[in-house]
Amino acid sequence: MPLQKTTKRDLVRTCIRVFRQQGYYRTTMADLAHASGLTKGVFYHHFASKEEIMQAVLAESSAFFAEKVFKVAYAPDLTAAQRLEAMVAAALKAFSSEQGGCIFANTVLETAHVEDTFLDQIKVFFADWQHALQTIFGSRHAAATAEKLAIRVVADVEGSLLLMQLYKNSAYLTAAFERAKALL
Amino acid sequence: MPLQKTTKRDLVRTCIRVFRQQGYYRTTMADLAHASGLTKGVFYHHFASKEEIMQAVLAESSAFFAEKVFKVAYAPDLTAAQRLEAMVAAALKAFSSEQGGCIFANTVLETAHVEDTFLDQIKVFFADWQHALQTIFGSRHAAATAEKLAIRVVADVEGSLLLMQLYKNSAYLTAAFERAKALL
DNA sequence: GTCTATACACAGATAGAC
DNA sequence: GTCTATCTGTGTATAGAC
Repeated sequence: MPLQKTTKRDLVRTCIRVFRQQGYYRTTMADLAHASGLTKGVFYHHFASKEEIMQAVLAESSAFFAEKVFKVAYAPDLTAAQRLEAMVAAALKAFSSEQGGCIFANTVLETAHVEDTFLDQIKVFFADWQHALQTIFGSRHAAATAEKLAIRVVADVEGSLLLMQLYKNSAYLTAAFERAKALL
Repeated sequence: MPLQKTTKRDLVRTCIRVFRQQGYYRTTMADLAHASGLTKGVFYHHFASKEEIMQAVLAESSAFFAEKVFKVAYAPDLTAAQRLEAMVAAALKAFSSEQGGCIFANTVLETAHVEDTFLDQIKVFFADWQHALQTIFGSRHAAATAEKLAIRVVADVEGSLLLMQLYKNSAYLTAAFERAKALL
């Protein structure tokens, strides 16, 4: 399969950016087309619907976090502190500022009381995140404590992402990660 | 001015419910009309646009929180612990479960990267909230510490509201308020 | 103050040429 | 694989009768 100028994956990457910033309902097929420099027809050639695009977007985002952020939590040759430090750095970069915060959080608040379509996939992301933190905290705390700490860090970071976007100031996010490191 | 079947304020109260659950962009004028048992025309008789309705919704919600939730933080005849306890109880009720979480948080994540229209009004809500917490924590901590604790509680509660709605389990929210009480 | 009817733009989605 | 053209529904908003 040689000649295909635009791969499905390229399209998805572009859509991640747009959905993250504009949200699911507000984003139109024309927006997605314009952002990729193509036409609506191209998207309907690859996907059956806008909903299917969003599913692909969430799957790709989950895979990104699993590979680039959460994975370091399980590095066998690092101490717990080193693993947390590395994960914080990666997460900070992934959630960074003007790109639209956390697409999973955004989509939960936007859709949770309208439709269940995306919730299961979003739960996978949060379960992965919580498990990664739990593993790190588990090396210095009892299992039950580690779980509570993990949930607390997830909540704190997500709330701080909100404040970061409201005040357009990334200091809220870095402060949350500092609090997380203090918990270890 | 005797005969007016539906007051502007009645309409706004209904709209709060709908916007909280469905979000700003997803909610249509027809949704608002249906929820109040009236027609679209009635809304355009009272408001110039959907945007103006949302402004009224945010103003009314801010006033509600100021009066019913944040006010107890300044009760002169209560101890800090009692004030925090009372505020937590009121906040728990206001944010409760299936009603759609926090309309201010929802609106920030939905609109922050699309338009600045509502951000200033939303900042008032968060400033009020933070100030109320800061006042309570200030009775037992230094001013700088109290401010940090207040921001931390706001972030933790907002993040927990997200998890509550994702998992449809209010235990996440009550846990956040327990952590807040432990900080005093 | 509330209604019906409607203007006008744009949404998601499909068809078919190249 | 990409395009243009188009269908159909629905969105915000307005006009005007009652």
